[in-house]
Amino acid sequence: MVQSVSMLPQTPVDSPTFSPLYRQIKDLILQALDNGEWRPGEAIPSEIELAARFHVSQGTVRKAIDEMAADNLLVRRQGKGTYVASHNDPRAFFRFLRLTPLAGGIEPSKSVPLECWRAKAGTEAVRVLGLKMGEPIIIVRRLLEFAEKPVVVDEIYLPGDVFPGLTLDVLKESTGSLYSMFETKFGVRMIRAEERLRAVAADRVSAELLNVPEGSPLLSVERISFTYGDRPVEWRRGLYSTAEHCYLNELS
Amino acid sequence: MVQSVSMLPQTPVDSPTFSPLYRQIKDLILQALDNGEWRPGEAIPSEIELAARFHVSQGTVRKAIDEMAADNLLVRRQGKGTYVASHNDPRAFFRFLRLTPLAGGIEPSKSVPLECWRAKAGTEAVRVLGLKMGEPIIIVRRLLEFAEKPVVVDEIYLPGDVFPGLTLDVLKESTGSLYSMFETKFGVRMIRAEERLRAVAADRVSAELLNVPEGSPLLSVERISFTYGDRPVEWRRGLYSTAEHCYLNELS
DNA sequence: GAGTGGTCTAGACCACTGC
DNA sequence: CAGTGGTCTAGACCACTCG
Repeated sequence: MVQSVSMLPQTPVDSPTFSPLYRQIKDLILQALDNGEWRPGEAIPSEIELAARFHVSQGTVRKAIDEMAADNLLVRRQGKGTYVASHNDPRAFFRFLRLTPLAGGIEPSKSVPLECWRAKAGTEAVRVLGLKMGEPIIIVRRLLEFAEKPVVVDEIYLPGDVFPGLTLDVLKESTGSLYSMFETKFGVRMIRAEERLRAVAADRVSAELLNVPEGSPLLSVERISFTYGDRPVEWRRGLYSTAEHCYLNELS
Repeated sequence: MVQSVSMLPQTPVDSPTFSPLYRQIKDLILQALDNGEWRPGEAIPSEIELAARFHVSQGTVRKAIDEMAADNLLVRRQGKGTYVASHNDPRAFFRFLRLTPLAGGIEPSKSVPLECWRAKAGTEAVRVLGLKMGEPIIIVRRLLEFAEKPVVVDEIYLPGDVFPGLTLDVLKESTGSLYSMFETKFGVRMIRAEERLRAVAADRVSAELLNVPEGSPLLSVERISFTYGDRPVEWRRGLYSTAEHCYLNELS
């Protein structure tokens, strides 16, 4: 078998950069995902079908899918098929939220939208979200409650073009996680994020919302989230009250 | 080929819990690593040799090694061999230290040991390090500097039995990372850690050491580190000054 | 050139799911 | 039962490293 799939209709390119076949297959599947060929939660074709489609062996497709499953892009289910990972999946709810009660256990959480307005991208949004100056952005402020108590205040910046029709009402109506809603209502799937953590003193407004004294230490979490193709589509800054919760991180 | 390697000298057990062959091989290799059959930085036998040793195909050994490489336990080097991962490897230096300058770039860092004394395990050490009440522990206090400026104060708790002969002098003499030294001098390799982050107010002592006002917000990072077999061998609490640095985390 | 890991294939069989 | 992913094997060839 040739070291290139350039003869396939999907990639008529004769790339000068060589990569193993399974990686080319991975890119093709990735592209199909990006194009929305299969929606989150749906099954993708079986390994045998994909092998036929791309004219490679099942083993090669398998290796491509293995990597994508490791990247949390796909989910394998033995005996059933391979599915597009979704934030609607209960197991993915806390994938991006590392907050956990100090006293162990699991607490019911709730997102409380406070405000939602539109603005024009300033230098910050331009830099982080890769927009052009003055492009429309949406700003959301919301509270995250654990066990009925406020623990996080978030300020979320979104590219307006990507989330048309997002309003406070839409936010209030939606249940489940924000990313789950983004996926269902706007077809935007977050697959990766970078977080920058610092300790800061609570300003007056945040202190009131979180029910802590002004000036008390809060965990500041800035997050940039990316969709397919490493395109940034969300910037958010959260202030976490770590009186009764902590940010849990696994290093390996 | 049979679904069990129970006939091998290494595992004369006829376990009732079934696991795929490659996972049994993985466990055997893990066990060999734990036993110190190959030291960090050394090459392990080639895939073909291991296949012969365990009476399985090269592909099965490959899959076991693949997983261990993904776990950062082994490092593959094409054309050379597979090596036991080591904290002496420059690429691993910052594996457990997520601190990075706000202004980007890389700064030279230095560990400054302050104190080192012995004590008996209290309830905390017993719980976290799995010791028995009163067993010897070692406590280290040290400062971490970036670009000649203090950024982190650490208090580190170690099981005394595991680090015999660890003194302030030993700490002062050693260059490189602490984990690198643990590996070289005590044969203890950290392979995984859990961190719990919170925001706290600077106490007087820490504030002085970090050169910040008392009461200013600091990032508190509690870490439990594990060696082979998920045995906890270090508990540390660090206070990070996040005035000019932040804790960077990748979510995926 | 010999030895290593890396890729790709083809085929057999197992384990799980759901009709 | 058919169809899916999961495991294991054997063999061919490639890419890289080093003497």
